[in-house]
Amino acid sequence: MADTARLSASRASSVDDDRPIDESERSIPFVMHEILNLVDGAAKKRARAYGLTIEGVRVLFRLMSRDSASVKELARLTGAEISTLSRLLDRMGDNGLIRRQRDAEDARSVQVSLTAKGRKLALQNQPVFYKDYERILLDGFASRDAQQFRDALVRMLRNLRDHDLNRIDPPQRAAANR
Amino acid sequence: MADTARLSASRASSVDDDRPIDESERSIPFVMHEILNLVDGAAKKRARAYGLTIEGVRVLFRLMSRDSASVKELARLTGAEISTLSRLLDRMGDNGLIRRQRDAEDARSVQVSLTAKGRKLALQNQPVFYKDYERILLDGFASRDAQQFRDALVRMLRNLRDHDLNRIDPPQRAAANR
DNA sequence: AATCAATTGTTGCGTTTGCAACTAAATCCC
DNA sequence: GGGATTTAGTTGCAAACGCAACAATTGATT
Repeated sequence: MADTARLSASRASSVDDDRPIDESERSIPFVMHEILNLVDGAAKKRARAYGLTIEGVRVLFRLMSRDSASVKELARLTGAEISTLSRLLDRMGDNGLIRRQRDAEDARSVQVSLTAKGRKLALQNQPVFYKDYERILLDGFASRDAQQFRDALVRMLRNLRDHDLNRIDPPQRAAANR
Repeated sequence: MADTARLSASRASSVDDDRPIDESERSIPFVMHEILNLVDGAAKKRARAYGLTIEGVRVLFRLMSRDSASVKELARLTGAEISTLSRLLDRMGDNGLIRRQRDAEDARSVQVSLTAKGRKLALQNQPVFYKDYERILLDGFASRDAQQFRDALVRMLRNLRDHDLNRIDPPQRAAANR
């Protein structure tokens, strides 16, 4: 486990290794993925102890501040597919964590809400998911820097929603494709 | 589609839009997940056009700057399970993108490297994954802010590696209930 | 050198996911 | 009103994933 030797140098401002910087180590999505992977890895274990997947946890927390949301809204909020959610909600329903109810005004839609049990579970775990993990992430950050970072994240989210990535992605503009 | 207006979109029915910010919308891992989901959603489509999963793309890029890496190193770099990688590498090998070779010095280890075809594919897609996506993410950022953001990300990664999240996760320090 | 422990990778198996086909309800439009 | 179109959600099916069991190799202890 010579793992510690990897990202060796550690200075606050510019991060440099002895080896030429690998672009994939600097790319924002790649690094984010790496971070999230570590956090989610831990989160999954915790979720599993309650018979949930990590997506289940996301649903739980999203619902906590919302009373109810349609499956579609949950899909947008959590990033999961609707079909994935449909079955996830089955399981969560079986576990008595959520409740589904067809929307009276639009019978296509299904409103999802937390049961008392679900709410309790969410509250119980909130500190770990929100405080403990963040405390570690932000270790050594000035509170001003932390704030800036949060703002930057939110701005990125807005940027993504405005720009529609798919415009540059699936299309055939790939000159080199052949 | 036209989901541009933040989270406060004029949705009909039961979602309170001007309610105080929901903690899960401010939590760093949650927001990161949302960002990554949008980026990866687009990336997946592109990857699929080449018969790859998004994890395959990550492997591709990680290998590009490295000549070779063991399966275990790739697991750490990409965040995937070793068993997942093992089969992913099977497929990528079938597609002629990578090559596997048992390490001479340690016969337990397998060194993975790109073939010419794999390298070409990586180079071809690099601009989209590194430049195009980042350009959108960083739209409106001063270059100094972008730099700070990158540094913050890398520092978080270091924090995670130092702190070992699992210490607070699977244990039984939870309050009541079980 | 012989046994025990630890590490690396592969495989088996059950779960979860994503895409596509489908149903049901609302909306459009003539 | 009545048919075509769109939208929300569910389900079938195959791909992908995670965990656990396993084999192979190395290292440690004696």
